[in-house]
Amino acid sequence: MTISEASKKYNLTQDTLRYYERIGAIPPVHRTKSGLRDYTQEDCSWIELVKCMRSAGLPVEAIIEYVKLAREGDQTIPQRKLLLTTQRKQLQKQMETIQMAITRLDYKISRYEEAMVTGVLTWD
Amino acid sequence: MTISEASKKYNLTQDTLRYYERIGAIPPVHRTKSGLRDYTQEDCSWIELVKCMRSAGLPVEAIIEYVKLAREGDQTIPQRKLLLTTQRKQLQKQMETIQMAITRLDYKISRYEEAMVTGVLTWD
DNA sequence: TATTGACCTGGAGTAAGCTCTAAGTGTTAT
DNA sequence: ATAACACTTAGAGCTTACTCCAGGTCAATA
Repeated sequence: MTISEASKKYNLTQDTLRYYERIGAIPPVHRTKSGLRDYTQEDCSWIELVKCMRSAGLPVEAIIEYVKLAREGDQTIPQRKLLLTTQRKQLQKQMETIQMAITRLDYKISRYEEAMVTGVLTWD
Repeated sequence: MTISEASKKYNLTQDTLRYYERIGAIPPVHRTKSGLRDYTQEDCSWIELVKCMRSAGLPVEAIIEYVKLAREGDQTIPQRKLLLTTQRKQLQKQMETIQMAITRLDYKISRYEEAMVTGVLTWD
């Protein structure tokens, strides 16, 4: 799969795909004899992983570290597990933070709804 | 309340508090005769709001717009409500994105746990 | 064979959101 | 009164994560 195909498939720009590879957020991608990127199924699953994690807000740094460990082989499994559980905890915390904000927004929105009906805006 | 007190209370640096005021993410703060910031209860509740929204990931831009509308008076209530519901939708979407990442992390973590017991790492 | 078009690299540029610095002012303690 | 200290502003600098650009290569088509 060419970079333009991969770009369309994952809705990431070609620049972003090259960037992820350059910084090590995905392992080096397979190339054709003439040096063009030729994404394999495995390359694609790395892209999908980084896309999933980035969109959730994981720092690129953490992803780079994970890829580095994964490329070092099975002896890094405990470190990888630790890394993932640490990031999982962060995401859980972030969900709670967002939930609190949503609750607060809902309260404000309901008061605005009230105000739009009654013409009275109760305490802000 | 001085800026250093407010800074401690909300665990935001003085620089950040001044920055939020400068860009309009909170309305102008009350001052002493000599020009020092003297945060009132209302100033504080604005800080709390911006902190809550920022930590959930709302763009500063949206907060600035909200503050601007709030300062324009009651006739902006419909716009404010729209702004908040729009942002609420974004947060909801972000929660779902994070939930997907967590589910994926859980799957990977469980496979690492397995591997650490059995010594076999099933497909990555 | 000349040109088009997709790709390549290295490096510079950008946007968001702070964070830091310099130079100055006002109040308080010695 | 002089030093120390907390505050002020304007503006520069930093970090993260891309995003863009210039100059070059390669394969295919007119």
